[in-house]
This record gives sequence, C-alpha cells and structure tokens, in this order.
Amino acid sequence: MIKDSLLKFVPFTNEELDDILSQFEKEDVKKNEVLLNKGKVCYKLYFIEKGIGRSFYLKNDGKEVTQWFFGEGSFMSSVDSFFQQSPSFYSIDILEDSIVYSITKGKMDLLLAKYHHMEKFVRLLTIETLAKFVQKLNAIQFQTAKERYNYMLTEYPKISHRVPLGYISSYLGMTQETLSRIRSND
Amino acid sequence: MIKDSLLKFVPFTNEELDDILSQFEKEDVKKNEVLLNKGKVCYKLYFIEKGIGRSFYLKNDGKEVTQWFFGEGSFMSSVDSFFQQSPSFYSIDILEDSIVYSITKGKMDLLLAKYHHMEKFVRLLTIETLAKFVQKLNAIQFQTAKERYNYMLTEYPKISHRVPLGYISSYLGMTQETLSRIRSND
DNA sequence: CGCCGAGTTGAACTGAATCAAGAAACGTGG
DNA sequence: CCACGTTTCTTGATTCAGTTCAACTCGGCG
Repeated sequence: MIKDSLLKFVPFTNEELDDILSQFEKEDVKKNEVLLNKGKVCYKLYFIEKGIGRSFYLKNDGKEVTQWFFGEGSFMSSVDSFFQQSPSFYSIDILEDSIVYSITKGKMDLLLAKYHHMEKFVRLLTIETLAKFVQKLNAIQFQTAKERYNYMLTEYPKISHRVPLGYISSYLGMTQETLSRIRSND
Repeated sequence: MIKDSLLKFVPFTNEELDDILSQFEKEDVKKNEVLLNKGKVCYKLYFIEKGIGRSFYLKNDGKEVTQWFFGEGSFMSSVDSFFQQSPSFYSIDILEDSIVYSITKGKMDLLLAKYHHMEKFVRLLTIETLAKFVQKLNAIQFQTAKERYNYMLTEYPKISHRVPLGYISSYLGMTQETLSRIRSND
C-alpha cells in the first residue's frame, strides 16, 4: 500500500499523508498498455499497487531491451525524465492487468515545495534507486550469465516466473537462447 | 568552486550559503592517498576543488576495477554508503595531489534537517548521479569496447589522458590489452 | 485440427579475455 | 644526470563465453 511505502522512509504526519495521498489518482491499467513512449517527457510518477510494469529500451534494430521491472509496492517512472523533465530514453509498459496510483510532475513539485518531509522522502527514494542501479551495473560488468540469472532469481523471485523469457534475458544483458540454456543446464 | 556547484541546482540565500560552506573543511590530499576503504562506512562527502579522485572495486583476485572518476567541481563519495551509513562496496583514492572540501555525515544531516533548500539540493544531486549511472549501464550493456572508449573520450576528455590506462580500461569494463589495441587501431 | 507465439536445441562464429613476452616510460638513489 | 628496477603499455597467439542464425518442439486457442 502506498501509505506504507511513504512511511517506510519518513515519519509523515497524518495531515501530510492525507494531503499527499489525495494528490494521487487511481488508475486501472490493462496488460500491454504503454504508459510512456521513448522520446516523450515522463510527466507522471506511478506507484504499483498490483501488477507489474517495466521500462525498456528500443534498439535501432527494433528489439526491446528491458531496463527495469517494477513490482508491487514500488514507485515507477523514467526517473531522470520525470524529475529533470527531459525526453525519456525509455518506454514504460504494463505486463499484467494492474492497479496503479499516479501523480503528475506539477502536483509533485507542489508537494516538494510545501513539505520538507516530501523532499526528504524523494531524496531517500532516489538514493535507494541509485543503490539498486549500482548493484545491477556490477552484476552486468562482473558476473557471468549464470551468476546474473541466479541473482535475479533471489532478487525478484515473484517476477521471474510471471513474465516472458525474452524480457528477463534482455534485462540481464544476454540473449534469450543463452538464458534458455542456463535454465535447462541444472 | 563549491559555491557555484551549490547554486547550480538551488537558489540558496547568502545566509544559508555561509552556514553551509562553514561546515566544510579544506583538505590537502596527496597522490595515492586512500580516503575510504572497502567495507568501512563512508562518513564524509567530498568536493573536489582541484585534482582527480576515483572509486574502485577490489575483486577477489586482488585486481582493482575503477567504478567512477571524480573530476574537478564534482562531489565525491560512496553515495549509498554515505547516505545510508552502510558498509561501502568500494574504496576511494586520489590520483593526483588534490585540494578537496569535506563534510561529515553528522554535519550534513544537520544541514538537511535545517534547510529545505539543502534537502532539495541533495535530491537533485542524487538524481543527476543516478542519470549518469543509467547512462553508464547502457554503455556497458549495449556498446562495443570501441564505442565505450569513444564515449569516454567525449565525456571525460580531461581525465582520459591524466590517469593510467588500466584505470580507464577497468572503468570501461574491458581489459587493459583490449583498450591498448583500440587506441592503436586508429 | 492447424496455426502461432514462446521456448528449446544445435552448429558455426566472434569479440574480447587470457596468457605470455617485450618495449617504453618513470622515478629514485647514487 | 645517468643507471637500474619497477611500473605501465603494447603486441601476439590462443581460448572461451556468449551471440547469431536456423530449425525444431510444445502448449494454447480460434
């Protein structure tokens, strides 16, 4: 639930919470719906209440490469595009029928200006995200294909059996064939 | 200069600036000095006034892998370790005789609590850092060794001729031999 | 049934790593 | 300022993890 995710980092007052939560809008999103297209500015931040989303990079040859999976209870956006209001390098879509809460950049800015607590929350959320990226960068740079897959299994046990193989393999920086072989070889 | 770097993101008042700057301490650091050891908690954030620093990962076989270069005018730390006060995965050292300004975690926390502006500054700084990591992750995952080197040349023109080849090659995720060949092949 | 997308399996290929010498540059003490 | 040892860089030969291309299997669904 979104409230818990907010309180995880910062002790918001009830008053603050009410105000903040009222700025979010509930959305039902169907499978395969695209929430953000590459090249556009990401103007909404999403919270995934139920379902799975992902961001992906569209290569020149038309192939999709998954950049990130967003599971239940996580905030989803093209972070730099949203906060810097720059064109996104990535697209975002939804992999299962989902329930999300969204907030626009404008409303977010108001909250950030209004509440020191909100500013702190976003700061801590960003640092957490950064830490995860650092971890993934390490995995891609130093680990073998097999090690990366095992890492994925422990880190995203829920997700790894709910999405197509090709999405996972590209997330892990390998081909679908390689991942298939890894899966069978033990 | 540190003042400019602060003002780049947030319009601090003069009063705020004075207070903030007075929390930093000037340090002269000699070449090869280690500012943070792997496994320790990073308790200082540095600003590089002059010189170059880098963070690096120490592999099991004892080899060093450069994670990041910090040039003049940038803030340096093991970000997640500093802000989350968790053991650092990386070490940090200085590659040239340098002048840096440092602030402790304790003092930083006071500033963050005291000034909404400071909170905003760190948020924006973190987002910028995150954006750079995303960019590097893309480079490592999608580009060939040669493309990565060219990217480095344009992104860090100053640094790429002031540090040993091995530091650069490991930063780019390739061996020293490969980088040497790339350099000569054109 | 037969089609279709998702996953598997096989064989050939390749970019970069590894292993192994040398060559060049660097700095430190005599 | 030169000589010597150490570190840094280059070059060559070989190897390998993972890609590519291509064919085949399987399960679901009109």
